[in-house]
Parts: sequence; structure tokens; C-alpha cells
Amino acid sequence: MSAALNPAERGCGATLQEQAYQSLRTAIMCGRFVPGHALTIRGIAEMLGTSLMPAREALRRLVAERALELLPNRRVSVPKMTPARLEELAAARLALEPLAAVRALPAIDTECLTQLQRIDAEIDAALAAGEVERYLLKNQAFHLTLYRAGHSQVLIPLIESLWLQFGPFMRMMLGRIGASYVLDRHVEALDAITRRDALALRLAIEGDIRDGMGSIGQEELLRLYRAGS
Amino acid sequence: MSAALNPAERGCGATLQEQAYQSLRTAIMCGRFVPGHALTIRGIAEMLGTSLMPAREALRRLVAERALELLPNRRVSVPKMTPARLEELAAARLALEPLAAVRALPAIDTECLTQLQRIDAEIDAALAAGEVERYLLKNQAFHLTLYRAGHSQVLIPLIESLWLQFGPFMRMMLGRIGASYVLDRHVEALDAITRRDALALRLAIEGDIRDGMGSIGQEELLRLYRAGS
DNA sequence: TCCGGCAGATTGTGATCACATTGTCACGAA
DNA sequence: TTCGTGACAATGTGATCACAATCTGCCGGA
Repeated sequence: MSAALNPAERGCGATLQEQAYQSLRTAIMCGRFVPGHALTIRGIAEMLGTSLMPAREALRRLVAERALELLPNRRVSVPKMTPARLEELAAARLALEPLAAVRALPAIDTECLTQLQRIDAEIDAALAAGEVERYLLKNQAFHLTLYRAGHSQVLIPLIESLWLQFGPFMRMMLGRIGASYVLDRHVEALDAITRRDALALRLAIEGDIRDGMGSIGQEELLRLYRAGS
Repeated sequence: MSAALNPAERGCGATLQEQAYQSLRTAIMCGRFVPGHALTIRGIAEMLGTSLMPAREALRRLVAERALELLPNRRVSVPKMTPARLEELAAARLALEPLAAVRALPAIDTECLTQLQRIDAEIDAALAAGEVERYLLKNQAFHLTLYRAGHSQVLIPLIESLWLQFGPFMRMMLGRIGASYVLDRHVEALDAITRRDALALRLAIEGDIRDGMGSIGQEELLRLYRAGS
């Protein structure tokens, strides 16, 4: 676990607690922490080479954002995924992300669109190369770049919280079903954006979420759940 | 501002930072902090009679939950409401709360229903007595009791974050339009629950949100915005 | 009158330490 | 062997302090 954090991912201009937060956040989003694993303040501090304070603040912030879990023992751990929680996450994503996408649609200019196309190309490249971690980061970048175009101050943080909760599990999922199976719904979204078709964009985002969250059958989900607990 | 916090609202069994968080959270939800007001760590610590640490943790947690705002100066302040943000909050509430209500509907037993009816009676009493703060707390209790019946681990925190963001502004709104104007959509919801009518429940919650968020006309909203800034 | 700059006060950040609670593991009795 | 029980280690919480950045108010010059 000591190699879980890449020092290069730590920012340099912000405070130490911000750097610690970004490091942990990226690690969580990439699924580098196995669900159920306990994270200690001193362990994180040593891992990042800081004192207790930045590690403590970063951990508590991630707990507040529901990326980490605060056990009754006051210890912090990576939450385990349950079938009920996964289903809830899918429902929440379906409620928020198509809404954010449609609201952002009028604000997407050509510059933003080309950026989205570039990210999509990187996604395809990552998939072709089998680079799971890069795929996860770029897939997240695609969605958040799209939603952020609407400059939502409210929806974006909610969606980011959902992705933080779903991130660790997506890595497990991809490892099981294989990254090659992932099909690219993003081209449909890009096509809908160029046509300024709100309904098509909504359907594309919905389809992408359903593909991502529902590609595992219920039986496999239960098996993962039992194996995880 | 020193009388903003009621010591009786501070819990006794939890950690100091948890007590500080609950105190601040209640104060924010009741709108006791005016938007734009700056909150300092030392000020909160002195207000609560603790050292810097619990105040710091509570403030940062509320920032993470979007109840408070972190200015570029690294100072914490109560966010000002803008027309765009209010509209976004309404959209997010409309996306999440009817969903949470419908999902909770099958799990609402008679005990929960009677509790909801009791809370609704308290809401009416608070409205009749003109007790704004009690109305705000009980109105929040009604919604969250309803949603919590579904034992959502994902939707509830998202909705709580939205209420934390909307709370300070609701107090201002009620002060302007007068509490007597508020009409009670909760009876429709209770009726839908007893009939196990999911669609009617969805419509009742949607109506309640629209009444609450839209009762101010756009012109008054703009006036408030300009006055606030 | 107005604007720039300087000194003091205020504030957030980070580090370090003390302490109570909890977890861990070996030892010994049933 | 198995289950308590004790001591030791590990951990979170909270307090206090140092320091750099920021804010505030005053003064002097244009």
C-alpha cells in the first residue's frame, strides 16, 4: 500500500492538506485502495511525508464527501460496496447526470467540444492499450468536463461525491469483466452535442450510466458482495 | 452573533468536533448566520467554549458539505444566494427528493406514518404561532423523516447537503413573504402515503418544493440578490 | 481630498505533544 | 484446547504554539 500514492500527483501551489486530499482522492478514484481497508492518520501522514495535520484534514474531508467511511471506532476505512448501495448510486447518477448534461448543453462551445473529443480519443486509446487506471481517470474527465461546462455550483459537487463513492468499485468491476468489453457511449453523446439535441444527449448519458453500472449481472454482484464481506 | 448558538443544542456524548458541527449545522439551517458573514476558527471556538481544533474541524466539514464557502483568502463565510444558485438548488431538489420519497414509500410503516403526521401537526402549530425557526426545523424533520424511511445511504447525504445550502436563504424568504402565506402541501403527501400512491407522493413532493423555492417572483429574487451583494 | 505604504492585529496552516480509548497478542486458568 | 485477562502498542482527539499570509487602520505625501 505504500506505493499507492504517486508523489507527482501532489500539487505544489496549494496547502499541504489540499495536496494530501488530491493524492488520496486520485487514489480512491482509481480504486487503489481495496474496499474495507482501514486508513489511519499516521499511516497517511507517513505515506505522504507530512505531519498528522494535513493527513487528518484530508481524511475527514473525504469522509464528509462520503468517499471514505467513519466507523463507530472513529476509524476511517474504504467503504465496501453492497448491492443496495450500488443500486442507489445508479439511481442517483441517473437522476443527476443527465440533468447536468442537458443543463450544460447550451454552454458547450466548440472549444469545449473539441476538448471532449480529445478526451474521448484518449479513452479509446487507454481501452485499446488495456490501461485501466488511465481509462478510469479519462472517463471521469469526460463526464466532469461535460457537466462543468454548465458552471453548476450545486450539481457538480453532488456528482463528484457520487463518482468518489463509485470509483473504488469500478476498478474491481473492470478487473472482472475486462476492459475490452466496455463499449463507447460517448460518441453518441458527442453526436448529440453537435446536433444540440438535448433529448439525445440525455439518452446517451443515461445509456452510458446504465452500461457502466448495470453491466454486471445481479448474481455476479451478489458474488462480489459475499466475497468482499 | 455571540447569541447565535444555543448551548443546549450541543450534544453531550460525542466528540467536541461533532458537538461543534451539530451546533453550527443547526444554526446554519435556521438561518441564524446572515449570508456573506465571515466565520473564523477562533471566533467559533470562543463561541463554543472549545479550543481551535473542534472549531476548525467543524468548519472544514461544513465547507466540504457545501454549507459554508471557502474564499480564496482561505477564510470561511456563509455563502450568498444568487438567482442562478437558487434555481440550481431547486432543480437538484426536484431531481432527488421525489425520487427518495418514492423509494422510501414501501418502507413506511404505520409508526413512521404517525410520526410524520405528528411532525406535520407541529409544523401547523409553528406556522400558526409564527415561530419561524421551529417551522424551519420541523419542516426539515418532515422531509428527512420521510426520506430516511428508505434507509438510503446515498440519497440522504446528498439531500442533506442541499438543505444545508438552502437553509440560510429560506429564513430570509420567510421573513419577506411572511410565514402565514405558506400553504401546507404535506397533507397531500401524507394522503398519498396512506393510499400507497407513488405517483401522487411524487407530485406532492414536487409541489412542495416548487411552492417553497418558487414562491418568490423573479423580480424579488433579483432584488434580494442585489441587496445581498 | 485622495491615494500609497507601513506597522500592528488577525487569521489560517502546520507541527508537536498529552491523553483517553481501542485494538492486539501473549499468557495462564478452566 | 479454549476462553478470559492482562499488559503493551496503536490510534483518534484535543490543546497549544510558531509562523507566514492577510487584513486593517493610520499616517504622510501628492
